[in-house]
Amino acid sequence: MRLIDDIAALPLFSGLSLSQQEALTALSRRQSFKKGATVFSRGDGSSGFYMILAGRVKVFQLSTEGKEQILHIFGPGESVGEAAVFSGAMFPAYAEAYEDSTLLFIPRDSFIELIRNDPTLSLAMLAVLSKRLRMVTALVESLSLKEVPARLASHLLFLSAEGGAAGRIELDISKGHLASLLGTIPETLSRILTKMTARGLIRSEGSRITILNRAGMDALAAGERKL
Amino acid sequence: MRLIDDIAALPLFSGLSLSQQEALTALSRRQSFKKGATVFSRGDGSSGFYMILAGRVKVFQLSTEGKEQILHIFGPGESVGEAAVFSGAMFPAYAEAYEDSTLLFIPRDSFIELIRNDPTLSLAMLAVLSKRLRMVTALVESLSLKEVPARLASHLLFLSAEGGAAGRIELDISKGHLASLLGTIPETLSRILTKMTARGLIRSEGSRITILNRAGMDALAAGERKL
DNA sequence: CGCTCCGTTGAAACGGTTCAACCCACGTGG
DNA sequence: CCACGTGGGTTGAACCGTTTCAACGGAGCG
Repeated sequence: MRLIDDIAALPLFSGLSLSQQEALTALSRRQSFKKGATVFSRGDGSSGFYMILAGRVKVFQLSTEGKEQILHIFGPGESVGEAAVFSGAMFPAYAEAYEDSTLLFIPRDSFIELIRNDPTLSLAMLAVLSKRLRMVTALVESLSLKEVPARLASHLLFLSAEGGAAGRIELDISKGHLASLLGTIPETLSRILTKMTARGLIRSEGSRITILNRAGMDALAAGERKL
Repeated sequence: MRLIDDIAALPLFSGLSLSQQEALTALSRRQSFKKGATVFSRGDGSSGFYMILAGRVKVFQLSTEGKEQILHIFGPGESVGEAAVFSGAMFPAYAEAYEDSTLLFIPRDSFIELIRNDPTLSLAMLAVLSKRLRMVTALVESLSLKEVPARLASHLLFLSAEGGAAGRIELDISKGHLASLLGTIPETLSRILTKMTARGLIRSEGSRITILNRAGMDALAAGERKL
């Protein structure tokens, strides 16, 4: 596939004029990452950001003892590392390929130039950052104000809401990573899943989870009931 | 003081042309809030955002049991609630006056119009959002990856770095609120402060805290040593 | 003076982590 | 084709940091 077609297919850039898309094509470049490969590390100087053309990218933080907190796993069409373009010059987190991925690298300077000339693009970028901010804010709320069962219940309800029919969920990440996303460890996640199963709230078979009692899960997520 | 002078004095708007500042003056309005008054609540529809002219504003989240997590306390020249302008229509947190304050309310539509015509303003706004994102990301890291002593040490070092000379810190918020900012409760904060004092790391007299052993505090903040 | 607000201290309880063992599915190489 | 190692997941028991609950002290104020 030609690069310009990839670019035109990205929601963030689809509003650009053809000539702008061509300019972007000339400046940006495709890059492939094998599963597990580092895209950037915390503290790295930023000279641009990435758009995901295919694959997924895990963005996370690391404690001194090596525990990792996943901030988000991004998929095709989403941007990674864009905040560092507009303030500071360092990435505040780590990013690595969650599976074999191809990304589009967009150099900072040319992108800023593009934004300067296109209000639509700048508004789109503002929307992206606002959404990110909202997401991370929700994570703070989750970590600080809810205990793990409530966080897990919220997350499962979220997955079920977007994920298809009748409380049927197919986890697309390992349970270990789900634990890290929820700010806990695999052991705790496992215990809570078995407890939820024992209470008849869910059925859990490997990476397939089914919500059996939505009202009960809602109550858990809201913190109105304990496990 | 005339409204337009207030506006011209705000960093975010100082780059605007005189005519733009005049347009903004015509559209925005000053609002006073008594200490403790609600600026907006979580879930409120957003029709614009606020700039702080004087005073301070506390932005926070609330758990179902009433525990509060402070996201940040903003001061003069800073914006509040700006993320909701560009995505979604709901405020994702609560905001209330931390002391008697006067704010400038800027309606969403006219601000977007302004941004559309001024690339400099849009880049400034992107920088603001990026900085916010960075801040909240750091909070996540703190909450999820460090225990309270490390968080407190980091915070004190931060205050000392920007706050003046020789490890002398003057807390400008109550210890109870500091606890909430750190994601903990007053009792825990108090215990840790006495422990730090006992270890000779700090001296604590009311709201005045002095760092006596910077290296030790660095080690604590980095998680290399325990209390 | 008595009230309230804030901070401090102690003892007990709790949620979550740590450490260790174990199971299973899977892929690899002898 | 089977033995082996590996990674993901589960389970149990001990441990630990933090919270909860309760009580108390001091400062500020009507």
